[in-house]
Amino acid sequence: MQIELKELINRYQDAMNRVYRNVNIIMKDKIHSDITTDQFSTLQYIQKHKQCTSTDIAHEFGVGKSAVTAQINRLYEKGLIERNRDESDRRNVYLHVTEKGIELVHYTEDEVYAAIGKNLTHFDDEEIQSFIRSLEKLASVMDNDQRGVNS
Amino acid sequence: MQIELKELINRYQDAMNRVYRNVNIIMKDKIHSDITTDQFSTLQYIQKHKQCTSTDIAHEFGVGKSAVTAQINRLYEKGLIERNRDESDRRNVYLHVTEKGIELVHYTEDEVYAAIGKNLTHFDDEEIQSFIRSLEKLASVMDNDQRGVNS
DNA sequence: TTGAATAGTTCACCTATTGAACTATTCTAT
DNA sequence: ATAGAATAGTTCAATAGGTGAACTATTCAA
Repeated sequence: MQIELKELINRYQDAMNRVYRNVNIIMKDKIHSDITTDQFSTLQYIQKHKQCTSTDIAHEFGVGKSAVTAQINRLYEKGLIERNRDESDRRNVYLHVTEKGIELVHYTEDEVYAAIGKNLTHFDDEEIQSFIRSLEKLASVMDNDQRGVNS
Repeated sequence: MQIELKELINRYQDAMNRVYRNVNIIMKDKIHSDITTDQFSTLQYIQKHKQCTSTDIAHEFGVGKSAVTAQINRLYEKGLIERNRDESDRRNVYLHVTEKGIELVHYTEDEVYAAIGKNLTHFDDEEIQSFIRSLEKLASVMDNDQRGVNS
């Protein structure tokens, strides 16, 4: 039982690394403006979550607040996001993507999704659905487990 | 069709990020000596691939050779790996893990696998098997696709 | 109204990565 | 046999990304 588990996790880890590396290669290839894949991921998150804060991003990506400040500064200097201080609670700074940033996200998403989509033509609909369902279940189980540890 | 694809990839991306973040949290928690998760991943790769070279590692992780040199130096300074120059082709430097390194990898793997294994108890055998098979298929498809692009 | 909590920034320091220039070695084609 | 292409690895300067502690500003709570 233990040996089988180790074997399964090894296979999982191998395959996951290969997928992760390939997605990264695709993204590096498609993001042609002067931003990194990390910066794009942050920008994409801000675009998907209106009125989000630095603390939200720190939680989402599992990094400290000071790392987010630095990341946000880089995006700000490139004119891709703006900061809005909340006037009813002046501690909060809400982030939003500028027009320039929205264009960049949409354009890049189209390119990346097309490239990944090409890979998915090898799968039938049912296989994709059940794969993603399992992945989402795994994510939920892990999220709950971590929340349990920290509380 | 296009809209469904985008929706699927969004779900995939969300779930993947959550899993990735949680695995990272588990690893940070279990790797208690003074090494990072990146360093552990490299060490684990060297341990699994006897006589591997810097170039192998660069390909595996999708980074430049100079990044690997730096990484290897950090592991070397901690006494976890050693370098062996190939006497029949003196361009090659084979890497191997020291006793200290092997102990570290085994100990940490046990801890990490136990933590991840706990999450997998929510899945039945068939679901895990088919999930990993799909993941491996996706990895293969992507590997072939990339190889096609570069050739 | 004082002290705790929260949100964000700054700072010093470290890790990770890039890309170009470099050394050393081996292969290959004439 | 040898000139030059190819390969393996390193060094270096620059940048991105990360930590953790100390800090400012603001709001909450007893």
